[in-house]
Amino acid sequence: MLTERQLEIVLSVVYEYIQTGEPAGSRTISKKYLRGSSPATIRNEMADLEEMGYFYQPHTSAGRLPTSTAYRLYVDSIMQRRRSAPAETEKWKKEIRERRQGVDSILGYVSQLLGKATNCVGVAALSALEEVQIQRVNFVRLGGSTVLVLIVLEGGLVHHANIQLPCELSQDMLDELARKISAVACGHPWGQVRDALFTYVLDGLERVWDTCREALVQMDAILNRRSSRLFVGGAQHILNLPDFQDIGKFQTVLSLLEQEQALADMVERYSIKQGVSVTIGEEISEEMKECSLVLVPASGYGRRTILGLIGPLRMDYEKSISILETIAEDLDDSLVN
Amino acid sequence: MLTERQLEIVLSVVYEYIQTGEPAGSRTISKKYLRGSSPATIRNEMADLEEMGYFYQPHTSAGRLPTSTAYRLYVDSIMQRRRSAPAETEKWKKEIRERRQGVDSILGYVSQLLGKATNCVGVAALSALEEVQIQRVNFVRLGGSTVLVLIVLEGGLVHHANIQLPCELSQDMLDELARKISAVACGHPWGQVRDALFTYVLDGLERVWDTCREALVQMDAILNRRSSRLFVGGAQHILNLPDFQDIGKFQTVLSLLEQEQALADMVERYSIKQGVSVTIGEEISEEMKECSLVLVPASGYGRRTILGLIGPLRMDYEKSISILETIAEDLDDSLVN
DNA sequence: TGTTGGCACTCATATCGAAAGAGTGCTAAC
DNA sequence: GTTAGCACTCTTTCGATATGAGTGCCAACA
Repeated sequence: MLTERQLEIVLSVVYEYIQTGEPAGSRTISKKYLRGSSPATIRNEMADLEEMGYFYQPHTSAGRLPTSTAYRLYVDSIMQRRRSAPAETEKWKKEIRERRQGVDSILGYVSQLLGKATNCVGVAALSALEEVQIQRVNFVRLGGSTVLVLIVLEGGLVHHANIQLPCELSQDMLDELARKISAVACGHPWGQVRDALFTYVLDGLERVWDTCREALVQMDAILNRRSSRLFVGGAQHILNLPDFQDIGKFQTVLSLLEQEQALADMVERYSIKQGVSVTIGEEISEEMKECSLVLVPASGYGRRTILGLIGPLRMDYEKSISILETIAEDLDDSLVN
Repeated sequence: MLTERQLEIVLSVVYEYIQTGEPAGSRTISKKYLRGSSPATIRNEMADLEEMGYFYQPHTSAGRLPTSTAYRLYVDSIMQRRRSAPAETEKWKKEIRERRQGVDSILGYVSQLLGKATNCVGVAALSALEEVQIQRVNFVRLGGSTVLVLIVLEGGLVHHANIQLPCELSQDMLDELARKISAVACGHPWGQVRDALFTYVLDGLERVWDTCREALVQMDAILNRRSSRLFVGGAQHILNLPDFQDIGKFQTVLSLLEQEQALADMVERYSIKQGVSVTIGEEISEEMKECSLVLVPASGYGRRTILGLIGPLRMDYEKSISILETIAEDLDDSLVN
């Protein structure tokens, strides 16, 4: 559909805009990218491409800005290239590996690192936790009928929440219940043993059957509610970018960042099984039309880790992608130990 | 030192500036607050007060702005008044009480609520956790010599972190160790049993003495490192304020918010045993000279909860304080259940 | 002695017009 | 199909000017 030259022009305009932050004019493109064609030729092409939806002009006498269609073309084109990661990645990997305090600590740190390295907002998410094996279940009586449920997933991720039971159980009873549940559940993901638990565990618990059942129901709620866990870091860095000098834009992003569930859903929705996914502007949602989302599944935690960046449309996609890929590949060791 | 009228002028200027965000001129003060004195008189007084360090002028032909000395005077004066809380507090209290998922969830929610209600950044902190009774200790073997330590404090606050032991212990051994530690520690705060643990628990563990000792050392590190826990919420709201339209100022605050430890230290340092404390601008630190910090210890969690607000110098102190006081008083029930 | 009205002065802000500059669209020639 | 040339548009910048808020000070007044 696009001629070779048109394609080149689109890519050049996107590239130029990413580099400079200024609308790209025909003269610049001719001089820096397509030396063979004169500005006038470029102008003609640009007018066509604008009609085709690749560019727009902030005002008549300005250069062209890429639309999300153009970004899409650009991103698709660089996805085919192999990139080399910046030199600092080795240092970062080392720093990550030295974090020994557990999954939360590592992913929190990684999200901050990603943010800092790219001037975007770094995101690290664990998803599909219902597919991760359960390692341990504990109930701790907090007083009255309130019970703290502790669930440790393989790899050391800890879920916990308070639940209310219909009647009080002693700590011994709770331990007994936890033991029964553990016997069935440990070594399996919740998704797999969920139904079995409801059917079998409750044997021999006639007297407190209702209460134990309620405990299971609430456990299920916990594990479904928190079927993902999210870490966000480095939000302050996007303020370094000229794109977010406008307070309004930033506020949109910031309020999204505080809605953990919405963010987790977004990450889950746009990540793909393998490799980097880039979602651009309107492709995400109306509110996020000024932002892009770059996601990559990481090798850590049984491939249920997703790393990502939220940044401006004109983020440096090549750099972002290469950093994400490099860190993502490396995460496994750190998360298992 | 200050005459009655001078005091009135200082308070009026602060009040006027808080309300309008504009420098207050002599004419305005005369008309709105001191009808008995002419602008000229006010001007004379203002010149004196400027010399005394209560005011400054952004430029010669502007009105006066309060210095932090003036804010201090203002805040001290309103601290003596009884305030009535806004009508919405009842609704908020109810919402808080309905949160049943545990301490973390409640405090996270409270911090967001505080932020939203005041257009400041809401903070909720648990401090001095070494003084809270330990309710349960568990070790979970994660593989290799990595062990997950789970510590439940009274009220259901969960601490957890991975530790590395010098040699591998079986899960049974770990359970045994946890039982021994629990026997001594449960029902007491860590600060009290810390030394006893090192001395007595290790009896009969000759063969793995080193390893168990290391476990204790690392537990100690965990409990000291996390002797406070912090929840921050509603950061986006301060962008509604004209004071933070300037990106630079906001970035300072935002980067502080991402440094959990620094923030926790700050909260701990400036809160007082009882009642509201207000720390203003330079009184906090050089970087925070554009902000005020309002803190109040809450009744929840054995008086180890601190609620707070971080906002601009010209925040509505009366409203902030009244909201903080009201919510703080009410927290107990929610945190215990 | 403290208070007040008057007035000159300062300085930020708003407004206007002119000039500069970037970039386009179109046309005519190659 | 490509290019040079040119008129045109629109933003941005700059300086000059006017406006207005607010001060500082002085002289008069109670």
